[in-house]
Amino acid sequence: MPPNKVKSAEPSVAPKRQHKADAKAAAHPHAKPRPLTRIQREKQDLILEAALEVFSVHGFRGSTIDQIAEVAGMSKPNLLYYFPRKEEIHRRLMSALLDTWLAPLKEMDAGGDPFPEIRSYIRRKLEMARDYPRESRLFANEMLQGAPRIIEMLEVDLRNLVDEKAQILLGWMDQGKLAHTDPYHLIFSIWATTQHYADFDVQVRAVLGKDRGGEGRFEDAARYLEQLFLFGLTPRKA
Amino acid sequence: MPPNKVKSAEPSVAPKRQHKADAKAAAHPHAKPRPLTRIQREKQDLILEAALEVFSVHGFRGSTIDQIAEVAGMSKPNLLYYFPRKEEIHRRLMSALLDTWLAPLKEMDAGGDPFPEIRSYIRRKLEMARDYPRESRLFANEMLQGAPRIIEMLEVDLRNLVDEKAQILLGWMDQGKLAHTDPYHLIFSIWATTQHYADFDVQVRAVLGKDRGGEGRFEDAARYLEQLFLFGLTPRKA
DNA sequence: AGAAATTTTGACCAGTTGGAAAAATGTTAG
DNA sequence: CTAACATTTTTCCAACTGGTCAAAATTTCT
Repeated sequence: MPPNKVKSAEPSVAPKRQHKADAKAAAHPHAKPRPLTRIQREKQDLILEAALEVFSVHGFRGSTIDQIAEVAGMSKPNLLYYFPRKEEIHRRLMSALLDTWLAPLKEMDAGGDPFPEIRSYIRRKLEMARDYPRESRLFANEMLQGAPRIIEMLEVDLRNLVDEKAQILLGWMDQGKLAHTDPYHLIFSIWATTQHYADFDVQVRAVLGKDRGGEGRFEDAARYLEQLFLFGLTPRKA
Repeated sequence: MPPNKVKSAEPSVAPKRQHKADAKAAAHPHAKPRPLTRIQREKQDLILEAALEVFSVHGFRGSTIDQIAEVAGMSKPNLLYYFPRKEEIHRRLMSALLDTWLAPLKEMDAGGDPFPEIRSYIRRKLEMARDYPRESRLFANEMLQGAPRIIEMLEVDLRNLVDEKAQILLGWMDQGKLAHTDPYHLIFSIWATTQHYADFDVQVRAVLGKDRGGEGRFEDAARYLEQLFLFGLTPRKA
């Protein structure tokens, strides 16, 4: 019984040929890897920008190197000269992304008071959804697929960060400065409500319509979220 | 200059051959389209189930007919006998989905009181995220791609429904039964916070860890969200 | 049972996709 | 200027993809 074609999602990873730069670097592991030329930096940035555009919409499997190359305005082999494999591009995007993405949470300061801190955290996240929607969607796409390429980072870096901030929130709660509730789900709810405006942008626009769906929607969202997180929906007597 | 290969994402839609069943139906437009046989219903359901599994993870472009066929346990040509094109499967999934998806909101009743209504709306949505996470992800995937296949439904059906419910919310606000705030963003925030537990499930699990990440997370979420939407995070004096 | 209809299979196809190889064309330090 | 290096283009390929088709196997109906 000959071994039938084995079905695998990704093509088998036969160690093929090395990229020139890689080969060079590998030859002298301790040699400083020759700083990138101006062109290299420019083109890599161009490619990453194009890849962000494509990956953020179609996900990893749904995106093709050709598409990315076209958006970047270069030929596919040329693109492959800078990033010898599709995965490489995606990895670069993701690791750059995670840093940016967690930065706002890192800023939450135990020394501050809970409401100003939470309020400006929400604001920063909402600004990111407004100003970097593609990054948000790239991240969302990875999540939907089960985060195969960043799962460890989530389980280590993200988890530690959230644990740390959850402690801060618990501290505030114990001081009676913040309602006593689940700090993890509190953080989830901030992520969810803010990223929604990037990831589900089409839906938000469709529902709000042309008139209310303009750029003002982010300010409306900010006002609403502030109310929600501060007081909830219970009416207060003026 | 001969016309170069024109680049198009989807293959050109030359009207090829019709599916047998379709052809038959087309021949007698008024004949009742012969109820599906038992096998047809079973196999179609099998395929749709498999397609949901695959599409919800990889999106439309990232999923292949082969994958779906394999999950459904049948050969690709056999699958294509029931659904002559990939798009057809996706369309069927999406239209079935939208109904289910909006059902909870439809139930929100102007005759009720705001808090019980909102509270049970949140609960229903959270149950859907728990019990139908694949459907939620399928929907999210479509959103991330700009909802190309359901944009009109969003702009008509969804929009009308939300408009209607926003009116109800406004009514409650005017009666002083609900804090005066933006009803559209209120609805968005319910969608966002509940669907988050399906769409970002990996992340939620990664952050909560093995111990706190079990099924109990949905009850914790429900409790937290109730607090959030009712009172926000301001501490109340017991 | 036997004819008719339905379902399944295997072989096949054209276009796409990720990637390799090598030749051709810049660019730059000496 | 020219050798060494960096960049780009052309050509090519094997695997994958959506889909077709005719024949074979099976089920249903009379």
